[in-house]
Order: sequence, then structure tokens, then C-alpha cells
Amino acid sequence: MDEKTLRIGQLAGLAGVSQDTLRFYEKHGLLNPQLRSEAGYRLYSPADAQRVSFILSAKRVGFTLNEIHDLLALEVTRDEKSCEDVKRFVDEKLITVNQRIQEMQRMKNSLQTLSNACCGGDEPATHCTILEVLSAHGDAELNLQGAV
Amino acid sequence: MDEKTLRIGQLAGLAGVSQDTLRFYEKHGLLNPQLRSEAGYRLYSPADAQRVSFILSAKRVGFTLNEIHDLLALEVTRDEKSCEDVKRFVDEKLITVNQRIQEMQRMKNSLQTLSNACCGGDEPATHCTILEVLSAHGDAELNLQGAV
DNA sequence: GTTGACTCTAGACCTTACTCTAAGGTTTAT
DNA sequence: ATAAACCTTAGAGTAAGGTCTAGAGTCAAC
Ligand SMILES: [Zn+2]
Ligand SMILES: [Zn+2]
Ligand SMILES: [Zn+2]
Ligand SMILES: [Zn+2]
Repeated sequence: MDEKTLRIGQLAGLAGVSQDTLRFYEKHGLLNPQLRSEAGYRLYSPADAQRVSFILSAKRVGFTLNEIHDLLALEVTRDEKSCEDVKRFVDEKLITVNQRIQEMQRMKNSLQTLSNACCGGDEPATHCTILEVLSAHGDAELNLQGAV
Repeated sequence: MDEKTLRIGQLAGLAGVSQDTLRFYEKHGLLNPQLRSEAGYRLYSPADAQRVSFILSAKRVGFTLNEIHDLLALEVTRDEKSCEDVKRFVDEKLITVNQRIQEMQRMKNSLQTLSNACCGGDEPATHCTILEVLSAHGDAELNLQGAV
């Protein structure tokens, strides 16, 4: 009842991950709750909870744990790094995110086109293929040369 | 010189993946080039190439190989499946993609805010933290209850 | 005062998606 | 006709991100 701290099971429940996952993140330096109960139980502060939330969010948008580690490290190392470094790093990530958004948008369009074209009835779906849609209005997906 | 077929190294080069990766996809049913040269070399048709392109695109937007397999399977099984099935499946994926786009958009905003706030100079970056930004205009990232 | 829910550590194990190795056959160029 | 570059298979190895197990302490409640 110290403060508004959470034990591992509570935070895991709220965040929708396992306790093991939280310990795993800690072991890999993404998380580092400062408090322990007398019995040695981890006690997570609201800031810790926010951190978890950020990790999961970043993961869902496609960052690896290593990248997330670097993003979070801005907090810890910020007086060892210059603003120049920070800005360069963040702007790099921004480019990545923008590219992913564009690709997602294309995928969305393809799926939407397929969905629209499909009558949704219960006859055999002889006319329904993702690849057919892609080749029909086939932009973006054929540019093999565009690959990195 | 049959047609415009590609050997594995050529397709791998164009697609920006390894030959092993193409064979791996084949082994796992995502790809299945019909032709072989007399010597037993795989010969990929333009349709195969398109398929590869789709796989990579789908992967980049966050689908697993299993999910991609299912998307591609629409082609193969389409006269065993009803339009109803296809539409349900695709609409499900659409929801996923839309959610990811939204989350990416939020991440983009956070990074953009951080980038804007950062002067980019070479003094210590004491004021530059992703978590600070998130807590400052902190929507979306605190809703632990919103987790699945 | 013990049952049941919760937590701890250390370490083995798992899945996904490749990546590499070994041992060999093919094609092209000189 | 032989090297260099390409392809084949089967199977082992790797990295990321967990997940599970064992063995033990803790805490609330009946
Ligand atoms: Zn249909
Ligand atoms: Zn139909
Ligand atoms: Zn700055
Ligand atoms: Zn600055």
C-alpha cells in the first residue's frame, strides 16, 4: 500500500502479457522496476507501467526489442547524448514508420478491393483471389526491382 | 529460353532475399514453381515472381508466414470455399490492418513530436525522451486496460 | 495452521523465420 | 577441359521472443 505500485501479476493482467514476458523484458534491459517488497516481489510504478505500454505499442508497429531498447535508452543516456544524435536517431525511425504506413495502406487497399469485389454469397468463390486483385489494379506489388 | 522464367538466383536477386529463403517458402507451401529445367533447376514464372513480391509485402506489414499462407490459399482453394468464407476472412484481416495503421500513426505522431521538440544541436539532450513526449501529450499509451 | 493464490530464481524448451554446411551435379567462359 | 559460377538435396545451426518447469518462499483466508 506504499503507493500505486503493481505486482507482476497485476501489471501482466493489465498489459495482456505473461509474467514471464515482463521478467524477460527486465532481463533484457527494457524494464527495470526499482522497488521490491520485503519478500522480494517486484513492485511496478506507474512509470514502469507506462514503459510496458510503450514497449507493446512499439512492438505492434514493428520495432524489434532491440530497437525499442534504443528508443527507451534515450531516457537513460540523454545527458550523454547530444540533441543532434537524438534527432538523427528519431528521424531515422520516422522514415521507417512512414514507409511501413505506406505499405500498410497499399495492403489495406488490396484487401478492401478484394472485399468489395466479393459478393459474400455462399456460392463457390471462383472469382476471389488476393493475387487476382493485385494483378488487376496491380501497382506496388510487381516492382521487384523496388526491393532493397 | 522457354519463356520469361527466372532461375532461383535471379529471382532472389530481384526480390532481395536469399535463395535459401525462396526454397524455405516453397518447403512451407507459400510458393510452388511448377517448372524445372532438365537439370532440375527451379524455373519461376512471372506469376511466381508476383507471389514472392506479395509475400514480402505482406510480411512487411506484419503478417506471419502462416497468415500469408492463408491469404494465398484463397487462390488454391477458391472453388472449395464460398464467397462468404472469403469475405469474412478478408474483412478480419482488414480490421487487423486498420488497427495497425492507427497504431503506426500514433507512433509516428510521438516520434514527430519528439523530433520537432528536439533542437538538434550538440548540447546534451537533457530534454529529449520518447517517454516524456508520450506522457506530455500522452494519449493512447496509457490505456493499459485497452490491451487485449 | 494449512490450503490456495501469488511470487521468486535458474535454466530448459519452444516457435518462427531463416541461414549455413556438406557433398555433389550443371553451365559458361576461356 | 577445367575453372568459376550456378544449381540440387538433406539436415544442422542460429537469433528473436518468448514459454514452461522445478523447487521454494510469501500472503490471505478459512
Ligand atoms: Zn467472392
Ligand atoms: Zn461471389
Ligand atoms: Zn534534443
Ligand atoms: Zn536540444
